[in-house]
Order: sequence, then C-alpha cells, then structure tokens
Amino acid sequence: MCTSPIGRPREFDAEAALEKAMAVFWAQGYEGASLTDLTEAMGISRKSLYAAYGNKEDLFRKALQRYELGPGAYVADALRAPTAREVAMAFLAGSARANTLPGLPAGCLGVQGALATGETGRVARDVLAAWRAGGQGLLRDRFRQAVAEGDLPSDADPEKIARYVMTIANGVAVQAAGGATCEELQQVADAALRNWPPA
Amino acid sequence: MCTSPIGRPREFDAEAALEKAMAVFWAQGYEGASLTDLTEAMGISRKSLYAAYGNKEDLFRKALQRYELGPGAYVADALRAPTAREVAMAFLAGSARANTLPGLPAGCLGVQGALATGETGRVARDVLAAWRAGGQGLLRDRFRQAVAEGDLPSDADPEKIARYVMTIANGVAVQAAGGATCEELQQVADAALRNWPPA
DNA sequence: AAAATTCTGCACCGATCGGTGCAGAATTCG
DNA sequence: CGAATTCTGCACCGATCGGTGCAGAATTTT
Repeated sequence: MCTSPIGRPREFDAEAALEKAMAVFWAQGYEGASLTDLTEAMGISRKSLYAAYGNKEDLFRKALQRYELGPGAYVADALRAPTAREVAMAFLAGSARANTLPGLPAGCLGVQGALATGETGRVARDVLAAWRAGGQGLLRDRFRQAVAEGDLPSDADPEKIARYVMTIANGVAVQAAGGATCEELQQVADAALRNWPPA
Repeated sequence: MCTSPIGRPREFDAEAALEKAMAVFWAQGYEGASLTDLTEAMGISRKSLYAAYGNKEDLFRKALQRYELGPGAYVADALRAPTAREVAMAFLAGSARANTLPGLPAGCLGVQGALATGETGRVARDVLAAWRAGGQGLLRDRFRQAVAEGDLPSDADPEKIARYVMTIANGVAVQAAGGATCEELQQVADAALRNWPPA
C-alpha cells in the first residue's frame, strides 16, 4: 500500500486553483479565457494545468461543477424550501445575490460563459445550455411535486411556472453583467413574484 | 456634376449584405464571427468588405444599427403605445416575437453578441452593454412620462419598472437562445405583467 | 544512492485570427 | 482610347490560439 504516490508532490492547491479558473471563465467566457489568462490566475504552469485537469474543455467542465457547489449552491438550497412559492422566492433571491457577489464576477457563469461562440466554443455553449435547461427541469419537477401536494392549484402548469422563474433568473444574470446591484435585482424578483402562481 | 462615380460600380447590394452580416453576428457573436464566415454569408470578397464597411468593428456597429431598424424595431413601436402598461406589454410581446423569428437566429443580438469576451471583443461588449442600457433608459423615460400623465400612480418608480421589464426581456432572449418558442415566451410575458404596475 | 514523479519555464507546433498587398479582369467615365 | 475605379481571388503579414516536448531542478519513495 502507498499512502502517497512516489515522486515530487503537487505544490499547488488543486481546489483553490480550480476556483481561480472558475472566476476567469465566469468573467471572460470560455473562448475569452486564454490559457495564459488561466495559468496566470491559477498561479501554475501550463504543464501543471494539463497534468492536473486535462485540457481546457475538461477544466471548464470542472469549473462549472465547482460553480454549482459554490456560488450556484443557492439553486439546490432553494429547491429544499417547503412551498413552491418559497422555492421560487429563494431561487430568485439567491440568483440576485449570487449574480452580484463582491470579489467575484458579476452575472452567471451559465449565461456569461458561452451564449454565442464560434465553432471552437460550440461544446462549451452546448454544455451550458444543457446546464441551464437542467436547472429549469429541476424547478419544474419541484413544482410538479407542489401540485401533487396541493401546494399549487391542480390546474397550475409546473413547466410554465418553471420557465417563468428561470426567465427572470436569466434576465437577472444579464442585468448583473450590465452593472445592476443586488438590491435592484431583488426588487425585480419581488415584482415578478407579486402574484402567485404567476400563470 | 457626376451622377455616378467614375469606375466599375459596386456589384453587390450593400444593404442586403449588411443584413447577412447582422445574422452572422447575431448567431455567432462578435468574436465567433470570423471574416471568412462573414464574407461567405455576404457573398463578397474580403477586400470589398473592407472597402464598403471599414473594418470588422465598423461592420458590427452597422449591423447593430441595422438590427435596430429591422428585428429590433419593436422597441420603438412599443414606446409609441398610449399607456405605460401597453408599452410594457408591446415591448415584451415584441421581444418574444423578435427573439423567435423564423429564418433568423434565435435570441437577441444585444445579448448573444458579446456578453463575455476576451480582450479583442471588449469594445463590442461595451457597445452592446451601452445599447441595452440605452434601451432601458428609453423605457424609463417613457414611464416617467406616464407618471406625469397620471397613467402610472405618482408613487411609481419609472426606473424600477423599466428595469423589471428589461430584465424579463433579457431573460426571454436567453431562453430563446436555448430553444424556447414564441408562444412559451409570450406566456412568460403575460405572467410577468399580470399585475400592473409591477413594483 | 537510485528510481520515480512533478515541478518550472521556455521554445515550438500547426491552425486560425484580423487585416493588407498585389495582379488582372471588368466597367464607366472624359 | 486611356484614365479611373471596383471587382475577384490568392497569398501573405504578424499575432494569438490551444497544446506539446524537452531540459533540468526538486522532492518523494524504495
């Protein structure tokens, strides 16, 4: 058995470096983040990056996972709220907050990362589109459960409600990228959920 | 006096070619649209492009202006509606339609074009961010007028209402890029304006 | 000590980028 | 006709891209 592999041990914190990479992708998008940008932010050499994370696309996928567990954790939190309305409120409030975190890029990695790209960024764009669609699916499932529980009226359409909520969140991300503050975005979220269910 | 300049006349329709360029920028973003993509879609040579439009950045600016007069004309139309609520409704309905036009890219040029880019696309990104902010300002001014006319209550905040409406429109653009249909987006718009004013 | 592994850092690869120069044909003026 | 202008198309520029190879030092194991 071997407690640690033979050879010189890794000198950098792989998790901390991944967090730096996440921030770069977040701020500059997949294609806008060059390997030089990434390695400089992560404080490691090109070779170390490839040895530790694979290639740029692999690094991006890992950064997206890191985003889900860090700044994007509000999604999972919101889904645990007791009622559908509270789910929606927590989701939008979390979105407003996560899109305006001090010290981190404004907006949402899932929006900023690769809405439109050239051919080289097609995979990243598809990954993010699927990621956003997945999140919307989670909301829909949660609202379906609410209908089953009587928390939402039986004629409510979970799909439409999920799309409504996610559309606001997407708009919030774009607004944040343009400089809107958390407070301003929270007001938008409040207004969007003034009557419930929305559809 | 000279009715036409000396020399061989231009063989392509500059307006039609600009429309093609607009579609390419719309679908692929500023950086994602290479000169080869553009010239192939426009059906002209590289040299003709530079002679007729300047450089890539100039072409992008002209394409954005073309967008305002074509697919984006719903904004100006909506602003002419008689009441604030009708302005908002027309704006969101037009947004839903313009983001899902058959034969043209899904989404909004102002969103797709350059949310996040590398250094080379910084100018384009700033142009688009300013463009979106400008549109929001137009809404705000229109809502200010509505307050002055008594169409909106005197305690209504035109700035907040404009931001609310624009956030929905931004979210609609992202949704459309992900494949949402016009009908689905219209339902979102309906829900967002169910109670009025929203804030 | 010897082997194994990872480190840093630089040079280099082929590909693509935006943009330009040049040659030769085409067309319209005086 | 000759001058002027724009056309097409290809080759080329320097820069940057993602990714790799290599050399030599460092640090761990057996």
